[in-house]
Amino acid sequence: MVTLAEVAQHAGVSASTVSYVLSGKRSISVNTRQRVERSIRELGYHPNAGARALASSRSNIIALMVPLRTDMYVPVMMEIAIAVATTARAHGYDVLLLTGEEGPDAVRRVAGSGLADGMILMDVELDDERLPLLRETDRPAVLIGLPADTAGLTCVDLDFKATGALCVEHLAQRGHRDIAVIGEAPAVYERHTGFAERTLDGLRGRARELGLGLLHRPCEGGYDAMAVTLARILDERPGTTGFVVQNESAVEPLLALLRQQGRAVPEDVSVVAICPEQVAVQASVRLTSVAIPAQEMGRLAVEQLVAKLDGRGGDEVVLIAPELTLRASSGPAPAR
Amino acid sequence: MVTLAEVAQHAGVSASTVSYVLSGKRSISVNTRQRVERSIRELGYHPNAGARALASSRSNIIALMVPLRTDMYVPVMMEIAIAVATTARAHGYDVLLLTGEEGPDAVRRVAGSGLADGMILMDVELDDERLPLLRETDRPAVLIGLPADTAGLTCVDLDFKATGALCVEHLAQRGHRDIAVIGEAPAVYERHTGFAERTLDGLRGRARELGLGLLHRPCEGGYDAMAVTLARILDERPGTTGFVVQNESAVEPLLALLRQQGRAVPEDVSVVAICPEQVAVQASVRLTSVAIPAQEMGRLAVEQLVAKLDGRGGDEVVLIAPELTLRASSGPAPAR
DNA sequence: GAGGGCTGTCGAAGCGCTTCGACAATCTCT
DNA sequence: AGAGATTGTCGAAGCGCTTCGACAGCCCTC
Repeated sequence: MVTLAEVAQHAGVSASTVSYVLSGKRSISVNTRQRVERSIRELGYHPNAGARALASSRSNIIALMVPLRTDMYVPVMMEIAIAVATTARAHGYDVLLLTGEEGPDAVRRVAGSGLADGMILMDVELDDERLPLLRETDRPAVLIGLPADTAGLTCVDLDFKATGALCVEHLAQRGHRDIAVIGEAPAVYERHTGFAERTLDGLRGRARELGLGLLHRPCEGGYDAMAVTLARILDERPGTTGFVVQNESAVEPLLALLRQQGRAVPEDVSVVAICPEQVAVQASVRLTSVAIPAQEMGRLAVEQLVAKLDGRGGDEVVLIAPELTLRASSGPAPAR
Repeated sequence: MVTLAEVAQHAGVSASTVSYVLSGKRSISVNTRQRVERSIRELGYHPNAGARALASSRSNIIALMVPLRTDMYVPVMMEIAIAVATTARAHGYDVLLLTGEEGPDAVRRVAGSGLADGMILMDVELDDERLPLLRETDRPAVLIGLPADTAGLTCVDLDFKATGALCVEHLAQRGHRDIAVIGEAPAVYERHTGFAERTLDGLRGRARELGLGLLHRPCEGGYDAMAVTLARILDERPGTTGFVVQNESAVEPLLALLRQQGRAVPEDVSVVAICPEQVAVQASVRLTSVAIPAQEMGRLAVEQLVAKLDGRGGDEVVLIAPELTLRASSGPAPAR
């Protein structure tokens, strides 16, 4: 392993000079800089991460805590994770992947050991048990998702409340009066995942304001579950003509079942999805949808975190405005 | 931040003793051990990762390189990544998430800086450009996937060749004579991803042995692409009664299209999928399938790597035997 | 009961880097 | 021309840990 000292010797300067060339924290003559850079290249030098972390108490690593469960939105999670990793690299950081398995202890361990300089938490619950730990730690953190109490925290998320409202408005404008919401799996609501509840808030609030009927039903993914859920909905509210779906794995089953029952989309019923772009365009009917901007969420989270690590910027809640894209699955409500 | 020295003082022993309590590398009297452990707990001590890495030249981190692209098998990737992370933690390692973005340089950087003790590479191509670097590095590595030349490498993968053979056999046994293979996106073959080609090998080899017709067509996911592909296949080989699908995002479109054309599954045509269990059971027809054992692959990869890090075990190719699960999508070929 | 082997503990060296203060050399004013 | 500021470089200290050799005390054994 090549060390700083060897580079220094090779370039005929002192170790500290090499260090300053690397960090740019003191000015170095062009001549010296070039000599050093040349030595670095020729020797194939890579600074030792451990030594660097020890001396500077900065690891240049950020921890990303992903949920262990895979009961929802896996592609979204993956996309976020990848966006986090690439953005982090662009800022000179590496990413440590933590699963929820360890639970809150992971926060303690990572903060305590100086393994990471900061962390990004995904899949935040309204009253997340990791938050107290996060608050008492001095390590900066950014949440992807919104807990109930955001005091002292930096959060990044799609504005799910506005998303809900937007979906309702879209259907209302087209004359739909009875709307059904196919939600996430019941478990998602039971653990009070912020985004699901906030979407519901937005949906309900807007529906009330506009005087629409709104029926919300959680739904596991898959055909069987969707069949049961749909039957119940149509039984309870036969006049339903608008659907809002917030569950990737219910989208296709819903479309298939509607087709099977002879309900044409969008002639008889309209469907609006809250899902990644890709799902919307690959579905059997191209879906009018509000996209979940996974990449942007990941990127923003890292940028917020890096800002905090650099001592810039404080606690902030960054909500991304939803955008509804009109596709083939929604249209005017049928005449009654 | 609490340090080793503070723990030592609190417990009334020397720093080295605390270190030995932690590592277990020398025997310590029960009495002393307990005092030290108590101090550690009371002070909330966490060893500093950087210092540890520097002194021991072991970071207790393994790097996981995931592909940047998301043109295939995202849920599988995610599942593997999570399995890697959890298994690694069980062995005392953390996981560093690298994307393919950096390319081969990432290997150099991680190995050179001592950031990670070893690495796991996913999405291996037959002639992967990271392999030469890997071979010249002294850091142990494990591949998930199989390159063309496995000399000096440890690899873990599903036996895709056997998987292909198994699918053909299954259909042959049920009397199907003409089989079509819906493959991954063309790009996957273009970059010579090992698993796709090996599956094809297995399919073709077995089909030849059994005297069956086999038509392979790469296919982008989604309805439109699938529609085009299917039309071409049926045009070229109208007698096709068996389908093998190796592309998650083509599964549902295929089923929908067949239904739409009045071809019943499994009465008129049989479908066998190579996909994660979840996709197979959630599809609109429960699919006879060979599961991709993502969790096991992740777990095995970590275990192989840890073994190498411990100086146990050498280079090995671990192939997981495929298992075909019979579900509702395959049956006897219709009488001609 | 002297010699040899264990056990349990300690002190010190050092891992490879960052960073602070010092200082010589050079430049910029009046 | 001399004081003062600026620039570029160096040496040394120290980050918190692991690990090696040393050694005191103990238990056996012949």
